[in-house]
Amino acid sequence: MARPRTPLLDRQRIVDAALRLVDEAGDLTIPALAGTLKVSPSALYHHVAGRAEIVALMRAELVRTIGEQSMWDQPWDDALRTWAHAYRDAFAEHPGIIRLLATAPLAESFMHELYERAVTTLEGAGFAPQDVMSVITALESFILGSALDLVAPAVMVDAVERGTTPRLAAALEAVPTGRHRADQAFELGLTALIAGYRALLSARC
Amino acid sequence: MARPRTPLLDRQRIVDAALRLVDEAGDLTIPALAGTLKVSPSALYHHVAGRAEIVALMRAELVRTIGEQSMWDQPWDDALRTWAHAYRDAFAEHPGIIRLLATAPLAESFMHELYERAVTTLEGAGFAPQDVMSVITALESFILGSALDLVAPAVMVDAVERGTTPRLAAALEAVPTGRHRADQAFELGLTALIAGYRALLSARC
DNA sequence: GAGTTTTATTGAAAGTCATTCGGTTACATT
DNA sequence: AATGTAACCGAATGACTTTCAATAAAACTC
Repeated sequence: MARPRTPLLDRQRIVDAALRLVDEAGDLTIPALAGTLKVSPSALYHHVAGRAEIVALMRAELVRTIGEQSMWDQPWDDALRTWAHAYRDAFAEHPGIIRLLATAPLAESFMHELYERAVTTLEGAGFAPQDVMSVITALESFILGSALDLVAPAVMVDAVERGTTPRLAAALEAVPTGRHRADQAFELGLTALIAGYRALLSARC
Repeated sequence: MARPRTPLLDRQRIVDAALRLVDEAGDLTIPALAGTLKVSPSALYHHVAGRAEIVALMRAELVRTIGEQSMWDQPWDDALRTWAHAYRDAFAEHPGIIRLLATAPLAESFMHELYERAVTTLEGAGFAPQDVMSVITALESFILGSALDLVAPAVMVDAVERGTTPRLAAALEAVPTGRHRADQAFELGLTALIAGYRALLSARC
């Protein structure tokens, strides 16, 4: 006990373990995290300010993996589409994290580069300067909302009664179950949103 | 103490107080809720199963106010637009509730009627049966994501450095601050999404 | 290389929370 | 009037986040 010969912790190891824990357990508690790291809970506080900072680090880690992809050379619509997919795929890989991030702001300093490239691409495409941030924000809102939809258990489907809501029941039968359902809605919405952006662009010319 | 001459609590009073508390305090704790009701925390458990049920009741209350509006007689695009606005306005009136609801599924039994009317309207408009639920889901995702954006503090704006990310800095200056920023993004995204839906519709004809 | 400072850990403790349960009194039923 | 039930309180439990003094190893200084 006391100081170990070789450090047991650093920020990276904490974030990695936190991501693994959230993937497996579905939520993040300090005792559980300390447990997987074979360390006492209080030891974590020498490396991070608290639980909130761990969540922030997890988001940074996630965003880093998204930002690594090079997509901003493509035409703006392909770029946005690729970005949205990368974004949502990152969430889909760590489903447990979505509800953690939903309760905190998305935008932080490490995202600035990402935004910079998006702004550049969109301005280059001809979007009005006062619209560019709205275009990005609306797309992000759709992505985050879709990520939440991804983890929302589809309680509805079996609970729907044919007697009272026949058309809803029929519509639900035309839809795949599980993960595929959310994927399909995401795909349709993304296509529609970008088509709408395209219309916005040509209207302004 | 012990049993009062006239009951202090019922489910409606609990929900009302919970909504008020979340609006003012920003979050929901049983001790605080009991405090505003001048009751001991344990008394609440005679009327609701637990904190989760209180949240569910709050959602039901919110959805009820949305569902009261009659919007499904309009053309489908106007109907969707009205719905989206009513939905988001309800969230905007109780900002604190958004993060509470974001961590739980939106769809519950009391929403079935709402969905039934939406499905009817969209099928009547000519949307393909297998697309109808995706259209609704994608719109809901956008609304919920936008609601989260509404409560997300816009930390970014002042933290952006002109040196490293000049275009982002410029784009942010073209954008209003505070509530208006989120409103503008929501409006643009909603318009784009519905325009995209319209394109989807004419392509299928 | 000896002495001092810094660093990474532990364990105990404080302060919240949600929830449960037994006890107490008022109301309702018969 | 007696019995049962309903609505509250208080205490207690167990989980959580966070703080802090104590400890021992490592790193630095001369």
